[in-house]
Amino acid sequence: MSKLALEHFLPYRLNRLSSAVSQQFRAVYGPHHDLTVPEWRVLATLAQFGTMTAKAIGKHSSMHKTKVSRAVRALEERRWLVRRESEHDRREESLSLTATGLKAYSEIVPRALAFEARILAALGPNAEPLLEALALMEQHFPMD
Amino acid sequence: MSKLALEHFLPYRLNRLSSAVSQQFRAVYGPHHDLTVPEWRVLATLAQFGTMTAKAIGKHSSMHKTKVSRAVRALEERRWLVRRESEHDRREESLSLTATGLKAYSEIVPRALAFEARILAALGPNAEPLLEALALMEQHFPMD
DNA sequence: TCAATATGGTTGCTTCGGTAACTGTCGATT
DNA sequence: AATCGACAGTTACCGAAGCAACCATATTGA
Repeated sequence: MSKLALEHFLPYRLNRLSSAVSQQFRAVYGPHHDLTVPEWRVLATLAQFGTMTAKAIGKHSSMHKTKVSRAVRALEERRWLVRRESEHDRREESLSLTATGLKAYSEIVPRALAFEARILAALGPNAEPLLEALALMEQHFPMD
Repeated sequence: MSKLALEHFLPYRLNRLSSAVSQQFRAVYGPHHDLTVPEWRVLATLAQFGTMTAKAIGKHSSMHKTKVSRAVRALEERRWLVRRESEHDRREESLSLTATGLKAYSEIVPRALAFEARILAALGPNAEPLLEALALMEQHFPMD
């Protein structure tokens, strides 16, 4: 009978690693701003591209529209984000960060990059192939 | 001001990949047995080690004790698992798979291994370094 | 011996996330 | 112009997961 060792099984290992990294990453912005992951993604996406719609945010950050909707509301209540009704199409809204939101973002980013750099440094020469493998798998798994 | 591209950010990419793989993996056992991930982990762990306690399962499969507790109950209701009170210590219970449970396991394993092999094959020469990097990161992130 | 503390496991509470249903608006076909 | 299907975004509902409190049993030490 075939045998399978869970601790060496790829899906399990990926899941484990991803949770651990996410959890550690929360410590990067958590203590200062207490964001959820979806809120962080919306913040990062808006900072990256400027004004855009909720739909576009969801597409870029791989989030379900309800997740986006809730994160947008949370950021709005925090006054980090404003909604503006789109002129061409009144179904969608143009979202953008406030000065406060941008400020918070600018405080988080260096810490986030440092966190990432710390991980990559720990991988040493394996970093490059890991990124390569990630890209391959991303392309191999249709994620939308 | 420093910039960060979400789609290249390591925690985001890991999370995305892990979800995609997990979701695809559900298709491996889903249609036939409709297990949840915690149930699958309990099944795999018990098949791997034979009789053991809930606590030991949780430790080996990195699951919170409530997750284990609920998965155990689900498998028990499915008659894939039986509880037996431990003799030495009546707080803990000895868990083991039934013949039905083992049979289901033996049907799933080859499909699971094939699934994993398919992924690794897609990575080609990057597979080995990926596994290496995974091991490094696992060791770098204390996960308990 | 029995009180205090620790431990295995379960459960109530709350939060989060996805599905599906809904609202309001747009565009196309008529 | 009126209707019908598509579409952006929200929300009610349900299942899943973690925290904390809890129960029963075990262990330690006075």
